[in-house]
Amino acid sequence: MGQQELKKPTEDFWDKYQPGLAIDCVIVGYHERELKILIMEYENTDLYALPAGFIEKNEDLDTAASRALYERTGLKDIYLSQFHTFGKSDRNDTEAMEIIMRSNGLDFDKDHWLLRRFVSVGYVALVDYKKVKPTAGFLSSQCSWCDLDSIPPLIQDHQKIIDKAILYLRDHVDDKLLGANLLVDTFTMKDLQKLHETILGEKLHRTGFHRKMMDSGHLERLGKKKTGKAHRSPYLYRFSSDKE
Amino acid sequence: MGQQELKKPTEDFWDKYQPGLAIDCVIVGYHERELKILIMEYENTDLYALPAGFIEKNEDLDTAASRALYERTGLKDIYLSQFHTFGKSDRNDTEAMEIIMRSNGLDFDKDHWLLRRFVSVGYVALVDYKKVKPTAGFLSSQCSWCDLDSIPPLIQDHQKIIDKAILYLRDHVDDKLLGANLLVDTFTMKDLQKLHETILGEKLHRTGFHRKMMDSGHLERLGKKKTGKAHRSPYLYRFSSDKE
DNA sequence: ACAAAAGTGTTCCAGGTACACCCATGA
DNA sequence: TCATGGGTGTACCTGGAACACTTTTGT
Repeated sequence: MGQQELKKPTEDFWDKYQPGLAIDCVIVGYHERELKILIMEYENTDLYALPAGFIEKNEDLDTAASRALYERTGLKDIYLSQFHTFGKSDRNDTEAMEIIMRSNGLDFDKDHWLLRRFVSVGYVALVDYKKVKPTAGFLSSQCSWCDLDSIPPLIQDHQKIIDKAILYLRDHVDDKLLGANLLVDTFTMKDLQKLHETILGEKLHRTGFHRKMMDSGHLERLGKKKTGKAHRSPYLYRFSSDKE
Repeated sequence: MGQQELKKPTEDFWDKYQPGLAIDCVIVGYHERELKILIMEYENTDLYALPAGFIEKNEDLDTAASRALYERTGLKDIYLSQFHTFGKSDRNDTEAMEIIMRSNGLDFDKDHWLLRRFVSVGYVALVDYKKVKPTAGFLSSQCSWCDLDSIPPLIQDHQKIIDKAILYLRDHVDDKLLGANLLVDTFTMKDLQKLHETILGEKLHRTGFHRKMMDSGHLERLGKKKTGKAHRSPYLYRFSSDKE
């Protein structure tokens, strides 16, 4: 999306996309034992929303999601998974959208599809917090991380979309190497346990967790970590990428 | 949908719906130890497809799916679950659609949205085979049950949609009372076991299955069945509808 | 040496599998 | 009464939870 289009989309711009359909991305990162979600702020409006994307007329849905993710984070080839499609007829928020338009100097027909009902396909992405360069985009001034438990009020049903995404994550936390997308290259067993606890929202038993992770066969133990702490220093681990 | 519209939709008719978006229903029944899928045949074309539906402009996605199901089966309030949204850009089948149009005496602009790219939301429904009155609908001449393992070639990616629906079913077969939607009111333990084996595509151990079902607490045992067979007659069971 | 945290071994229990046995029924 | 299949009891296995114990490290 070029700068020109970003500032003042022409009619041509809108013709490039599937009308009435959008993608909403729940982009999850992990930092200091908190899950973080990438949230957009619209220019001069105090309105917040999930990163969204439109689908080009000849573009696969999954590709459109990857593209939206890339535009906000600069990342490619990471965990990205469709989890639900949101289609309540009253889920659009015409008022908010008009405010956003006005504050961007845009002036649409009242019946432009952007102001009407939307169906939105939800995707979850798991990303390495440190590798992300949050980048604002179309109509928005800000793109930044929010703690999962202190998300500002969002437009439309975006909070529900986040809730459903987190439930989806919980159901899939034991999937092969899911954690690999949220942690840096090497980590201690405690780091990994805290991540799982954060996603699941409950304490796990240390030794059982340890064994389960080791038994999964996806972890590789490296040399010991040198901490400055007054106790035994933990091993470092990384996810082994056996292609088996 | 009135008869008039059914035969010769006007422009008004198309304006009622969300363009570019559809619902595809995988309607699953169970009869004689086979899973059955409801398949539509288009008038005079030898083209087969899943029952589909459009979404009215002010209609919830879930409501549109219920409506599509009701129109094909006459059933309401049954298990119906969204499982995936299909959005490959090349998944439409313009050629087939044009044949269908022609054979119905319809003549659209080449760029009518019906001939272009579609995104389709997949729903699975589980229904009592015997209660269904398959009913043909818009553009179609036939609506009838097919054995899951002898489905004719379908248009678009409908076979993939079915495959994904069956995988979804397998993952959820242990959900509370799922089988209740596929079996008649009362059944033997063997009936239930065969159903599970059919969905899972594998043999289960008789005694373990028995215990697991009884332990689940959702089954209620009735009086014995009188069979004409030369051996012990089995109990009849039904799903108990404890609301807890 | 001591406290604190990491790693490992052992026990216990639940759920699932396998198998043996009993029961009911009509030929 | 026998063959057949339904129902139940029991032994076993596996994976997870709980707990004890050992190892390592800086104070």
